[in-house]
Amino acid sequence: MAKLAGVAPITVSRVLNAPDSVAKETLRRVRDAIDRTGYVPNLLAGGLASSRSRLIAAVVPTIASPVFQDTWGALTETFANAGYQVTFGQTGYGDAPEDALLDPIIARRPDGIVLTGIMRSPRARLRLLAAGIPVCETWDLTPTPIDMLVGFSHERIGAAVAEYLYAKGRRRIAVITAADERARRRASGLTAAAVRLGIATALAPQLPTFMAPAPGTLGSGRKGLADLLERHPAIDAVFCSSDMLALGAIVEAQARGVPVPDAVAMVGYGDLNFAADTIPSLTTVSVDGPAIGRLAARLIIERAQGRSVADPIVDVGFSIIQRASA
Amino acid sequence: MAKLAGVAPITVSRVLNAPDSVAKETLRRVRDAIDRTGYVPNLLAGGLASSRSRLIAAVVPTIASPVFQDTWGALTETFANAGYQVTFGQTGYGDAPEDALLDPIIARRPDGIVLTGIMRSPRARLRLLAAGIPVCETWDLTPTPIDMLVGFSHERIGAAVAEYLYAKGRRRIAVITAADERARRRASGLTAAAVRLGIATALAPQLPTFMAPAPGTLGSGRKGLADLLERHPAIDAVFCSSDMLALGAIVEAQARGVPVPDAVAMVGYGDLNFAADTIPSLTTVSVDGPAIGRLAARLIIERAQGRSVADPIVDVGFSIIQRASA
DNA sequence: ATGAAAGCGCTAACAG
DNA sequence: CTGTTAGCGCTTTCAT
Repeated sequence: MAKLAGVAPITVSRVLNAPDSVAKETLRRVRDAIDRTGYVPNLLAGGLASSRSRLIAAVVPTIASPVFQDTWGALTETFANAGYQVTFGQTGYGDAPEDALLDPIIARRPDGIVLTGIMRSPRARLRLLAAGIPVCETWDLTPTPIDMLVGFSHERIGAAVAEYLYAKGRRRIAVITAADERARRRASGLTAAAVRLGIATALAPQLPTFMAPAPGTLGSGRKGLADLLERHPAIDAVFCSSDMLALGAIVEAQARGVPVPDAVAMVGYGDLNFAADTIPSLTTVSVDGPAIGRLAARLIIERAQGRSVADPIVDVGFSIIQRASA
Repeated sequence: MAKLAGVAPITVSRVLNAPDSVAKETLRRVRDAIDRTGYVPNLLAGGLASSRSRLIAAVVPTIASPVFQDTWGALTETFANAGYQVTFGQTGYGDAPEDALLDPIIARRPDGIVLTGIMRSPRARLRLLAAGIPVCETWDLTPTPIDMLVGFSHERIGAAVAEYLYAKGRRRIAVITAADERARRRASGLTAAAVRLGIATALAPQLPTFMAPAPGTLGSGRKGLADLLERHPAIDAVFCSSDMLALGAIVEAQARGVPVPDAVAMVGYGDLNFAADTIPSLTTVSVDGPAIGRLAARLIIERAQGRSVADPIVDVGFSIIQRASA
């Protein structure tokens, strides 16, 4: 390649990575040769030499979860604009296996790592710290992140939903939740607030709950509502840990002739693209997914370029989108 | 690392990549040192030296599409078991931009590339061929793949649905389709079969059709059915290009008091995890997603290990899952 | 503005 | 079974 254009390899490198430092005429000649040969630089070699792989590793439960779609989309785009590629590693919804993914990730020497949720395993935290790679945890909140953090409080979401339903006059709130850790914390946030509001007692604070396997499905939502109505016929509201579960609960309510929201109010989580179009339309908790992706990317880019990050913990909050179901 | 264990670097390499060729005692010593130091090999260097990056690039429309979830899951797992990592590049649902993704992908020198759909751009085909990387196209069929192929015929799906509905006595079939290329071909397969069956004329073969933006949503499905019923009140069946659209159509039918399937039969595509639990449950086209992922991975692994592939074109077919909606 | 030399951390190839 | 040597294709550093 270099010889074809009659220049030294380093000049080709400059054309690709710092075109401003190359004379116009040389630039033209080299680019010409690149086009003619279809030359594509070897990033393995480049990364090895420069210690900058231009690779970002994102660790996610499932790549297919619609809840995270906007976040990973914005993340990928923001990084792409800055010259980074994002790769996704899946952990599944189990409770620990992010550990196992870590070594293969570190082995590629990414310039940044984005985690879904906060990393609990101390072993993993150490390894990450030792690797010296900028890390951004997301979709959750903790005062002690490994490095940086962009997220929101699941407990506060639960509390906000409890207060919302309380304000609407609901007193017998139930929960349908998927068995993943963050969903469970939304549920316990709701429970705690229910105690505070006096609609559950501190002694027996367990609200009627149906636990479904993660990820939540329409079928689980149906089963959940069926089970709750059987065991607790008097419930007047259900907080579902995802919109899909809530849709299932609505379907089941309809099948049983239980009017929503008149008899039972439904609140979902995620504000997925179907939430506005169900019948009744779905009241749900919305999180600014794109903002999380964008901010996480920006923090890591700052750090990767050697600049220091002013505020490494960002709480993006959430909002309750009021629609017809509650 | 090597010096810490008192061996040559190549011995460490062997412990990691070919432990059988190392004496037990040496193995122990080296592994010990690895554990103590938390050493993680540099795959950039390894890949550069060996010309095997152990990286697989998968090019997908959106990582979040539930239709592909099982496929990418099985793909990732099969590759992981063989020591490869999979990275995903997103193209969006536009009609050409896979080209742009290709160079960054080739730059990382993956050991294999998995494509969603078949690659149409001749420029891109050439580039891929020139790169000499095993390529597997998926989720579609063509007699002339770039290299290898695991998929099925979208035209035949359309035809099969037409025949299915015809056999059930439906004669006025309509279509709600997302504006993506493969969905449109399912629709035209249905149209062609409708002509053959005599329920559309060759002169005016256009069945009543509603085109929605990709990806299809519940809201689009509602709008689609509303529009179709307005323009063609006599339709007695609708083929939707995805289960989400079909669910939307069911919701809209219900809102209008149109009984499904008595007045209008609905057929979806994808057999997503909610299809069995809707009311009525959804008749849909099912594709063996995991098989596609597994097979694509196996083909590429064969090729990457220098073995030749006996049959590089695999048609996994599809089936119509009969449920209550049709 | 361009180049020469050295080296990133690993593995192929060949010894021994 | 283990080591030596060379080199993968770039970029860093220092010259010019």
